[in-house]
Amino acid sequence: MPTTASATLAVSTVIFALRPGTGAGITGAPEGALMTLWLPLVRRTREPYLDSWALPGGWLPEDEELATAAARTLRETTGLTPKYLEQLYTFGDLGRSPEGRVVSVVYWALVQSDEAALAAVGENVRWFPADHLPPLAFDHNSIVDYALWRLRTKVEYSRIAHAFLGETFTLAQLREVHEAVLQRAIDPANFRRTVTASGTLVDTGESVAGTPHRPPRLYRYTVTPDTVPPNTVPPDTASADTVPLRSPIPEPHFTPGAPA
Amino acid sequence: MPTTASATLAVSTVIFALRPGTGAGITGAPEGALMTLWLPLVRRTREPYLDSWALPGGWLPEDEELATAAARTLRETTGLTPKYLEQLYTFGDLGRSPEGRVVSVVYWALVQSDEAALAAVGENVRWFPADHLPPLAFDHNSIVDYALWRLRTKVEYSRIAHAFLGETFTLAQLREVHEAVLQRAIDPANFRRTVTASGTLVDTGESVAGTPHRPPRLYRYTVTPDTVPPNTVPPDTASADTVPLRSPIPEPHFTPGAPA
DNA sequence: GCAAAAGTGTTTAAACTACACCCATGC
DNA sequence: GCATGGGTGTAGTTTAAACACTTTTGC
Repeated sequence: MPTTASATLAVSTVIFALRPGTGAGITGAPEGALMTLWLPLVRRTREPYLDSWALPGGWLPEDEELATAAARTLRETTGLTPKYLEQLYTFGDLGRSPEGRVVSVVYWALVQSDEAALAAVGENVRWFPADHLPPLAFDHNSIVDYALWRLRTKVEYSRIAHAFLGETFTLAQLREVHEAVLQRAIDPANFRRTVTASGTLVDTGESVAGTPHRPPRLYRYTVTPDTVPPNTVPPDTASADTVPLRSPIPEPHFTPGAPA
Repeated sequence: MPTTASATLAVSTVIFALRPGTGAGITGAPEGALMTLWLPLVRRTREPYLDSWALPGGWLPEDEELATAAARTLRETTGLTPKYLEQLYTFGDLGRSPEGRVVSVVYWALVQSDEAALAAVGENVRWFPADHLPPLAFDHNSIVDYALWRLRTKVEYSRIAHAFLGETFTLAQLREVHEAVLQRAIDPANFRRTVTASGTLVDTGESVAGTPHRPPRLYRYTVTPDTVPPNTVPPDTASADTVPLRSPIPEPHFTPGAPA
């Protein structure tokens, strides 16, 4: 063990959910959009940054796994259970917190849309549109930007969009998720081909009745193909949700800025 | 600050360099290969894992930046100065170290080939072929595997290969780096087109004389185009070396296993 | 039958691969 | 001149985008 004092370890999480995109009061929010990305923030009840909005998180207990601590603090503060959880980055700049050195291992999570609707909301917990946040505590604005970038690049080559949906879903629903995340229209025909050709979908044979038009088929994701080479994926990334959609792709760029 | 005890913070680095690929004594090493990936390891002088080989690193001082600590411990133990340094992942499993909870923020680094040749080597520092390592201390084998995977995916869409070379270089040299990292032959003609079309190279006008054949031209990398959106890349990734070679790509998979 | 979304087919362009071929130098 | 790697040209294949068209339901 070390002979000199070290920094304090914290764990925080950026949680994303899709909700009806009413730009309620937020300038610049797309009014007619169907779904947009939202995330829950908690109001700080202590200094520093008292009363500011911040990412849910907490100190890391000595006997708890990193991902477990992320899931726990997330549940305790917002009542949410993530369907997808992955380590994002570790922020440890000296100036992050005005009160001593804090190193934050940050995770990002996706929760199902229907669960997000039931999430605890109160004086100290509120949902915000991911693209129009107020100034947050510490360097949390930068962290959210990075998480957003990661989500948007990752939907294109993995099947994490699944985490926003239930067990079965229509191709239109899956496409809506992609469109909401990427903020652009996607050709339904080409999307269908791409996603079916990936071999990750299975036709359940069932359809959704009651629509004012042709009933769409329901699909399900294939179980983990285990085609991913063992010992070749980081801990929390190694789930079925990370099977490549198109081709195994690499990691891009990003640069937060401030501390916390 | 927290009321309960937290884990201890450490910083480690996986350092890669290209060296002549003599499979000296290592079974399975490609004998005729020109260049292969090597990395320096340090022998542990303390329990746990006394006398085992491990990644260079150390405890994080309270008043030092994460990346700075990585570069410092790297310099102190191996005498190397990295030309590229980026955060890899934070490993914090409960069982990583037999003596208390240790959370390691791991970086990966690239050093120039000529500098690697001058690196300090002794009883407690030795170079190993990256693909044929002995059992290392803690979970360091898994960490190296992850770093290797990250390097190999990232050379294909960024220009980090640059970090293995000097200021100017021939296309053949750049291609050799790619071939060594990816472990496969690359068509010289197509490689030339791809890399010149990316717009990241500048013809210096000079050539290398003294070769027993047509003298190759020398190239240089363009300065940072600043085309990368601000506040959209993680701290250490936001260098000129991460400008997309082909297209901005995302992040794949990997999964270490054991602790350390 | 009509509107609307599901689902199929075709056309075009761009990107990548393979490989034939010419160029410039030292010996 | 001749061997060798530097450098250019080009045809074949694959991938993806754009868009016209057919199908199936509720009303």
